[in-house]
Amino acid sequence: MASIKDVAAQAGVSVATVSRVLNSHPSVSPDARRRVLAAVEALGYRPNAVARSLRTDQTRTLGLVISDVLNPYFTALARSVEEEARGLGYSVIIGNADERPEQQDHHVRTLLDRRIDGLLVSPADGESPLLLDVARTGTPMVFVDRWIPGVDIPVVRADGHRAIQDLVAHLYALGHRRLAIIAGPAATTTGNERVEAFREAMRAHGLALPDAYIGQGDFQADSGRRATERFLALPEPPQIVFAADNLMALGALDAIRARGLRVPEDIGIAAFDDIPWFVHTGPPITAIAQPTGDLGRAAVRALIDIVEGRPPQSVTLPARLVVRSSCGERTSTPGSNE
Amino acid sequence: MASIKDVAAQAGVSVATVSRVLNSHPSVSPDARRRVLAAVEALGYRPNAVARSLRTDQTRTLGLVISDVLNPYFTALARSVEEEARGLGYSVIIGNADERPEQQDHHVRTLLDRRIDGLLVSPADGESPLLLDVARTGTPMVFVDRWIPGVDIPVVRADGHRAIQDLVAHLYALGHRRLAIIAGPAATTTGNERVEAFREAMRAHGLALPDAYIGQGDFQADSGRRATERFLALPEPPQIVFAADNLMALGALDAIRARGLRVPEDIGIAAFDDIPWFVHTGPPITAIAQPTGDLGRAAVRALIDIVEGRPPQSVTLPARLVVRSSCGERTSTPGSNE
DNA sequence: AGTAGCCGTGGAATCGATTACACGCATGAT
DNA sequence: ATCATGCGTGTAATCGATTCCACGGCTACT
Repeated sequence: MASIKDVAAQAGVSVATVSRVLNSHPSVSPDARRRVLAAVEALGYRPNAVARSLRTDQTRTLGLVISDVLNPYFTALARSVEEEARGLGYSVIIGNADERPEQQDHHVRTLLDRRIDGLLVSPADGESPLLLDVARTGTPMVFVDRWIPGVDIPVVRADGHRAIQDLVAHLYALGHRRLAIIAGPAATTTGNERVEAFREAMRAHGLALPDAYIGQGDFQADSGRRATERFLALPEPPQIVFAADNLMALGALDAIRARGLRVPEDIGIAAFDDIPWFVHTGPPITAIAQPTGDLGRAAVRALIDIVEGRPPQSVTLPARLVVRSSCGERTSTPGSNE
Repeated sequence: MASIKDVAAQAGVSVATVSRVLNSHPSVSPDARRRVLAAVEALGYRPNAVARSLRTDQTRTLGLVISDVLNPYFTALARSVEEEARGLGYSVIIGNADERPEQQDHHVRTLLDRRIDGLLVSPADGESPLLLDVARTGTPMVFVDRWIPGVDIPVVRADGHRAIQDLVAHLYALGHRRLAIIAGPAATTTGNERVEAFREAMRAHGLALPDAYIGQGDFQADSGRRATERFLALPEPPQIVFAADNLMALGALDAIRARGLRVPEDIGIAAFDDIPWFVHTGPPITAIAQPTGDLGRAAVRALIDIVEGRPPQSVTLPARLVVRSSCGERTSTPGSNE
């Protein structure tokens, strides 16, 4: 592969001049520029990003560590992150933590070894001294979706309070009183927050949230299945199961079907996170949609603000309720999307 | 951030010795090794991968360019690729082409600029002189899922012939005779191949595949919707719509619902590519499952074989039919998964 | 005419690693 | 005692870029 020396030789100039042409430095004669460009073309020369990064101490690369690539919510997020970053001249390396702290740490370490310019993290459940350390050392960093409390790092996330209030009001209006929730891991901020908002919204309607109606999940389908089985085994099972993420909702659906029950006639389902497939499930699932695209874009902009020395900003965007037919809604066109 | 010089100073040795310790070179005294390790620990030193790559001319990074991250088939593939690569000590940078050749080329170029050790590509529809060029220059490269005919590059893919035969036999046994297919882009190998296998399997049962029963799709949901609308408008619509990928099947489902028709009573659906959500759709969709995990692993191994100078091997793995209930099957437990 | 200043250019240092080569010292064979 | 061998170590070249500094030549001003 041709290097800058080859180009210099071919163009009959020094490497310094080649570099200047490539970085559009003003003081290069038109003639030299022409010869360099011709040589670049002739040799099919492409600058070595590795060498450039070593010298300039910047890679124009962002790291994104997410908790589960197979979760459509995170793929959508990853996609918008990459898109925005590309638009701003950055590349993105994605690390999949699979909800495992050690794997998360592995990716963080690898990304740091590669000297990425900034890190976008949606921290997995569990302690991570490493992450705290990285934050302290001043590596540009932004939390997306989930965050670690007590650390001074900008957070870009969706606020579900209002949407959860809307959901509870919607369920209440449909006549449902016994509402259960499948929570996320206690250690994740999103996990706790959603339960609290749910509890509060129920209280506003004079409803209690008994412990038996709080299932412990881990954001994976299987945990949703197990929690739901436990609900169904109760002497008085809930009328609605609200899952704190999309995968657990699918698990809940499985558990209900396995029992031979029907949704929504026997029991209703709602979910946090809306995904395209919820339109096609039987029945289409009522869900709370996060503005994934905006979230990803805002996160990238906040991170690049830090990288380029501007003051960063935490961003909170509202989520919104999308009513379908999994909670006993009477709709004329079931499964209609917006 | 501490560099190898700082470690050397702290340990009272030269950088060469530090490097030897870090690369477990044999001739280092136990004493020096101990001091270096202590210094590394004390400084929290991590080798700069950028500098190392510049010197050794290898990044221990693989590039993966896929056509659509939002497609669960490709996310599953990406996940297994990353997993296998990580196990072998490589990182993976994923580029999402979004089925757009120019975006694919952008990623290929960026990855090459970063001097990745090898490239895994599932080429998007359309010409890409760049890709051909890269192949010629000897960059280690392997095609996954799709490939470009006439180029001497190993291909790792699933063979759907047998599964498609099974599918057609299954449909025939259920009494269906008018079978339609929504094809992928003509320029993709997977697109053509699936249509041809389908046509052949039908012929084996004495059935014809009229042109009106071949819809042109682009592997996106919307095209599946449009193709299906056209089928439904036919004087004699098909009894089954077979989509050449999962997204188009979802589009087909939409179109059928929008017409107020029921699946499978009025018209049946089958799909190439099985995804977890097909269990939860209404009704669960009969599909052809690819061994995604094996595909990803085999692709990584083939690529690393090239990278490390071993003779690579093309791999073809069989896909298999997963019967559910979207084609009028009478099942006792609809939606059961395996 | 002499000099100050600017412009285009090249030489060389630098980033942080790896590694070929040389050197000093101890050991063992002769 | 002498010399070959080998081990542990350090010096310095190298990878491919960027960029500071200096230099030569030209213009323009006094």
